[in-house]
Amino acid sequence: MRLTTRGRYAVTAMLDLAIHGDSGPISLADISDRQEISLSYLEQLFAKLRQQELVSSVRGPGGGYRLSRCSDDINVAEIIDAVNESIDATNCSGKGNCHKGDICLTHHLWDDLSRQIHRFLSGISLDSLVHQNEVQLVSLKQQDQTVELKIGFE
Amino acid sequence: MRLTTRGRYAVTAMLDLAIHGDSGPISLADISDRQEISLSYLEQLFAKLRQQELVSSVRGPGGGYRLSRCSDDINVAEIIDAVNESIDATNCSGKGNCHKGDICLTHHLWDDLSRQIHRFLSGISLDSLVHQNEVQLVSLKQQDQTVELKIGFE
DNA sequence: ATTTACTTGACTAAAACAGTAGGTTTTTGC
DNA sequence: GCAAAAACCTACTGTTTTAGTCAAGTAAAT
Repeated sequence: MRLTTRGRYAVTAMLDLAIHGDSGPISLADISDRQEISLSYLEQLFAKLRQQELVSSVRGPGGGYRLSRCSDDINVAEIIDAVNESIDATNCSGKGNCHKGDICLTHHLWDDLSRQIHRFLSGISLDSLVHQNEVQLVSLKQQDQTVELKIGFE
Repeated sequence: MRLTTRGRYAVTAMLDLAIHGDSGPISLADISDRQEISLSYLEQLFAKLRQQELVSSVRGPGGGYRLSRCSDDINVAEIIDAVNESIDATNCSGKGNCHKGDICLTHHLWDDLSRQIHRFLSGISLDSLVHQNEVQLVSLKQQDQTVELKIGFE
């Protein structure tokens, strides 16, 4: 099992979409600026998110990405799954052949842990993340910083 | 965050100790045979487990390792910690400086997840693992296989 | 004294991660 | 029609981690 920058980036980017996506598609360049994630890397992640039909794309100028479904119908577990980060903690991918074709001493432990994590993450929707007070504050700060940045460059 | 073979090996080996360690120290060679873990790799893991005082060693013929504490006083979380597998899911190691010195949009999500995992794993003692029915069965099977193996070699 | 077993450190192949680079298509507005 | 903006695609790269090997030691018990 691993949970690294990739899964975190994917969830952060999807959350950015959920927050700013009301008025039309959002370009990856915008997300890249706001969340400080490399544009090329975002492109790779969104290719997978699109394959899993979590987002849909609009090409051409003014284009970008939008959520395929309502933000309260997308949970964190499926986002992490989509970018190929397994949240399975067993060695045998749950197959139960971890020790000489049979289960190993600790199989049930990792199996239980995987279930716990999955239950936790699949219970959290993008929408619920948006409505956390803290996130709203952080999001506001990020907008302020963007404004300051633009003024700074002018 | 990562949870890989290393952490699983460490817990499995410690569980093997808890099961077979009643009648004196257990050599790593025995654990290596029973659990099919490379001896040299076990040596590295046990160096760390000893540093964290989870096991103590007895040198010389008939020597090996034993648990430093009672098996109901050792939990899975500290074993995984001991072999350097962090169960922190945040990008900032919990510091909260993940986005331009402030917290990122998803900081609380990963922080909560980390807490959940830690609570789960620290609530499970070696002793409770030993007393799971399944583990006892698996353990018995492993002993049978060892016997068969020895007979096969004779 | 010798055997057994733990200790330590250097080294390695393979994989994954995070990111880079460069190109192609599609669409829009002028 | 053209230029720009954006998605889309593919290949490459440096770094880190993993899992493991190898070899030379040290300590203790019989």
